[in-house]
This record gives sequence, structure tokens and C-alpha cells, in this order.
Amino acid sequence: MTIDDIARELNISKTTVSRALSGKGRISDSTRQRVMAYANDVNYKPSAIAQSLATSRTMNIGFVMPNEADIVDMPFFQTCLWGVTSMATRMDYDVFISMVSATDITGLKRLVENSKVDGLLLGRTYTNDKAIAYLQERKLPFVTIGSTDVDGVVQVDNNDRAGCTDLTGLLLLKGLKKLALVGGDSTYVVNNNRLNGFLDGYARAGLTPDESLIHMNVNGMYMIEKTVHDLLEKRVDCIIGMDDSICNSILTNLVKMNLSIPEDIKVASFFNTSILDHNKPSVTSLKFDVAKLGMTACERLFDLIDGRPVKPVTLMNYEVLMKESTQIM
Amino acid sequence: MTIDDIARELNISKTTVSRALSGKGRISDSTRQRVMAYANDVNYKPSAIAQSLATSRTMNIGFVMPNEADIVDMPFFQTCLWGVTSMATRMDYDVFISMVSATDITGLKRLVENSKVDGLLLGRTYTNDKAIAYLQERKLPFVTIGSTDVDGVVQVDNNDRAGCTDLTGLLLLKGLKKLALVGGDSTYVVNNNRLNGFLDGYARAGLTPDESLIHMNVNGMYMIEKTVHDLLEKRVDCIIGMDDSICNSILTNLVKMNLSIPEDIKVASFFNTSILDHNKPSVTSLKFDVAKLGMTACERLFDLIDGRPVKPVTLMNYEVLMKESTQIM
DNA sequence: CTGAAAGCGCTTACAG
DNA sequence: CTGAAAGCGCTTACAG
Repeated sequence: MTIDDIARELNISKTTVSRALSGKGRISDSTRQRVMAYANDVNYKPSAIAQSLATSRTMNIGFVMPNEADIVDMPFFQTCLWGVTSMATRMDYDVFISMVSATDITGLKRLVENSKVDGLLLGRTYTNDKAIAYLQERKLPFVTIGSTDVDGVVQVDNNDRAGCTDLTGLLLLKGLKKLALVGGDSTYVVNNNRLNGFLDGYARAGLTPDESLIHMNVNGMYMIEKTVHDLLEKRVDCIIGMDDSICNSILTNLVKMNLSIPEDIKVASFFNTSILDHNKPSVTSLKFDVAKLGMTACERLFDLIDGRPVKPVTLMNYEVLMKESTQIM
Repeated sequence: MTIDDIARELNISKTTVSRALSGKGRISDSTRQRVMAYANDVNYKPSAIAQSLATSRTMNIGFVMPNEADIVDMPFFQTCLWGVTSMATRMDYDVFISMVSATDITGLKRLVENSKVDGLLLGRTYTNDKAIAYLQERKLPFVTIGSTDVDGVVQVDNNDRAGCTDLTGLLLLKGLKKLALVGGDSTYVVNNNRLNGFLDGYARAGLTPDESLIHMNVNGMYMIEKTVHDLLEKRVDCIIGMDDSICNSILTNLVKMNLSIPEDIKVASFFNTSILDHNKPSVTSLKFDVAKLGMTACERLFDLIDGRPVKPVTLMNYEVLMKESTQIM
């Protein structure tokens, strides 16, 4: 069933059919009604391919996902992707998925070189980001989910830094002075932001953090275990996990050592997912709306694609959830 | 840069250019070389859209992912998707993502009605699967990842049943007679297969399982905790978690109760991911190659799309990993 | 071995 | 308000 078939059946030109369906150009109300009704009757769906060729718009976007994402990030990407697809659907777009790593962006290149997308969403940013460099050179619209220093990049991110500043400040205010921070890979922009937020929190309180209590690049069970032991020896008041996975490992280790939270030691997290939500005791953390993050990034991308003015940097709000794990007894 | 530009530049017809590039139809070696060289020089990439319109093949497939997937399934889908995209890329296909739920398949319908894909991969099967029904009616090629009873559906799945039979058999052989099974949602085909494998294991050993030790539809921390308590009162020898997440929760509960594994009680899992790999003690489990599962499903789909004969049911192999958690002391 | 021409299913100036 | 025609960038019988 094509536009030609409809035109023939209704004894009008396909130009008219096209106009009736698209709503562009002058057309009498009566013919439009006729066309719409008939199209609806026969359940006509225009060929997206033919439309693409004629208009050079694909109505597709690509979501670029890091291949090396471990289990930590999965809830994030899954939820984010959900936000993206639901917004895309609303705008009549479909979404391609492309998996890349920090070093290998061939998957992304395929999508671009085959001209299958009108724009891209980068799910993670790297320091020295190859995907960003490539897309800037190709002049294809794209939005990053996550921050970057690169000039002229439209970016949407959780306001990690401000959130971490606030949470750190609140903990200090409670009288917890010896705060320890355990973080992952410091080449991720997000981890740096969180670290800076932590430092800002101290600065704002007029205090100086003990550098020896800040552990970055802590990966894997064994390293976390060792770090936790170190910190306990130093008699810290509270251990902050930079993300929910690290925090979860910290909790596991403390439980194994028969320590009670918050009686023996306090725990908090700079990121929150369902892992932590169901913990006993409940864990103090920062909470972000990741689905909304995805939707917002998607909106920015459509602004870019359609040539509307677009806000270069968007930082998403957060909630500070003060829970049992940091309660002063 | 189009095929016309090349034709003009080289003083040949675009028919010839097309033939040289595609490798179809007779063409002299010399002209082919010339065309190839020039195309390479100017970094010519054919328009995928134009090709689609001319051949009515999109070179796209869709990966349909359940929206309601919780954190349990994420490593599975992520890894599976990786397998799919890498195989798809190898065959020059790109992959759309579509999120559906058991009750809402509008995302899938969009993709199909816009004719944006040559075929679909269903990431999960349901009893009474709406997506399967829809795709069968539309006569679009598709392959399910996961089993289904529906006639004529090409499916690829882990051989959960055989694996569970083997693992159950091995545990019984070790003299662990009172095996408890804790499983999730029994409307998922996969969970039924695992349950049946468990029953088969007993049958093959000439034994009868104690039905009161089989708990299905156990969801959430609280329910698992309660179930574990019940089972301990019944003095079971070993608790089997039907998947890695349930098993992980079981472990957490046992640790909280100060029980030692395997001294006080044995634990095993019918599915394995990195969560369990890093556990101490190491956990006896079934191990599947999920990336390969995705790749295989993708291959079947291409067979279907290209009209090659295709094996209707493929069951993927597994390994039984006997680890510390079931060691007889 | 090569080319002219029609066709894939739309959109959109241009003319009326 | 409506239509004839050209065009988007390819592929593929058909003819030579």
C-alpha cells in the first residue's frame, strides 16, 4: 500500500495525498478528510525509508553505550536508555544502539558512515574522548550524557559535584569530621566531579580533608576489602562510597567483620540505585532521576537536530537522602 | 559524493559503478579496479537509505528488551546485546533497540510498522507472548532468545533444563539429599525450565524431591529472608538459588546469621554471573556463555532473513562449576 | 562487458 | 486549492 495506491483510489494526485497526510501546504479540508479517512481505513503507513531518501532525515538517533560497562553501571544505562527510548518514541524517532569502548569506536563510525542516524547520544564521556572528536569532525549533532571540557559540546549531566558538596557538608555538620572517600576509576569524568564535590564540601565548611583518607582507583573486591581495613585502622567516622556498587562492597565487608552500622561506623554513598534502597540499615545517599536524565538529553538532541537554540550545559537536580546509616546514636 | 559523481568522474555509467562496488553482475577486472580505487580515494560510502529503497532491505535488525528487567537480568541483557551487536556488525547490520513489557509492545510495533528492520530478536519470552503473536501475524522474521511453546518459532536458549538436571544430580551424588530450591517468577519460561531440570535430576537419581523445599515466586529481600529461615528450620543440606541474584541474597542472609558455608550449609546457583564469581567462598553454579547466545540468535535470524534453512531450536551448552560452597567437609 | 532506463515510495518547488 | 514533474541515491532487468 503506497501513496500511489491511495491517489489512484481517490482519483487525486499523489502530491495531494502527500500533503493531506503530512499537513504541509494548502489543502481543502474536505479532501484532507477523505484522504485521512481512507488511509486510516486501509491502515496505510508511509515508508520511512522513502521519506528518509526524500527528506534526508532518518528519524533515527543512536545511543552509544560503553562496552566495558560493568555491573555497576548497568542499572544506570538501562534506566537512561529507557528514558531515551520513551522520549524518542514520543517524537517519532527510533533508536539505534552502538557499543563502543574508550579506544574502539568503530561501532559508532558504522552508524554515522551509513548515514543511518540524524544525531547521537553519548552515554558516557571520557577524558580525551574519541567519540566526541570524531563527531565534531563529522559535524553530526550529538549530546553527551556526562560532562566534558571539550568546547561547544552540548551536555547533560547529573549535578554530581553540587550533590557531593551538599552531602559532604551535611555529614560534617553532623560532627562526622573524619570522612573517608572510596572511589573508582579516576579517568571517568564523573568520578572526578564527585571527588571535587567532596573537596568543596570541606572547603565550604572551612575544614581541610585528610588526603590519606581519599582512595581513588579502587577496583575489585580485594582492593576494596584492603581499603576498608586501612580506613578502619585509621578510625574514620564515616566511609563514603563514590557509587552504589562500591558502597555495596563496603557494606558487605563491614558486615563480614561483624561491625554494626551506624553504631560502629557510618556509611554513605554518592550515588543511589535499587541495590542500596533495599539495604538494612537504609543508606544515606544522593539520588538522581536517571530516566529523566535520558529524556532531557534526548530533548536537547532534538533541539540540535531541528536547529533550535539549545542550552549547552544542563545539570540535573538531585535529592539528598539522609538515612539510618549515618545516624548519630 | 554519490554513485553519479563517481560515474561522471570516471566516464562510465552508474550501472557499472554500482556493479563494481557491489560485486554483482559481469564486469571487467580493470574497470572494477579503477572504480574501487577511486571510491576508496574519495572515501565513498553508499547511502544505506537509497540502497534500502532500491532493494527493500534495511540492513537493520531490532533487539527487543524487556522494560521491566530488574537488576538481576541486566548483566544478561547487556552481555547478550554485546553478542548481538558484534555479530550484526560482522554481517553489516545495525541494531535498533526497542523496549517492551509483557503487556505493552507499542515500541516493537513502531519499528515494524515503520519498516525499519528486516527482522527482530526477542530478548525474553513470556508465557502467552504478545510480541510473538504480533510478529507471526505480520510474517516478519524473528528469533527468540529464550524458549517458547508456540509453533514454528525459531528459538535459541541456554539449555537450562539439562544443566539443572546435571547439577542437581551431582549434588545428590555427593550425598546432599535434602536440596532446597528458591526461585523467582514462575511465569517466566526460563524459571519453569530450571524447575523441571531440578525435578529431572531427582528422577534420574531415582529419588523423590520434598515438595515443601521448593519455593517459587520468591521476590524481594524480605521474602527471601523468610524463605531462608524456613528452610534452615527444616534442616536442608543445600539451598539452590534459581539465579545469581537470588543466590546472592541467600548468601547475604546466611552470612548475617553467622552461618559458615559450606560447613553449616551448602549453597549453589542455577545461573552464574560476575556477582557470584567473586564471592568467598566460591559458589557452585551453572555457567552459560551469554555473549555466544546472543551471537547465535543473531546468526539464526540472518538465516531466516536470507531464506536459508534454519534450525528451529538451538540449545546452548553449559559448564557445571563445582566450587567451595558445596564442598563436603 | 557496458549502458539507458525504469523503478523503489516518498517530497517539494513550480506552475496553474 | 491541486497536479505534473523532478529529484532523493541507489539497483536491476533488458538490450546490445
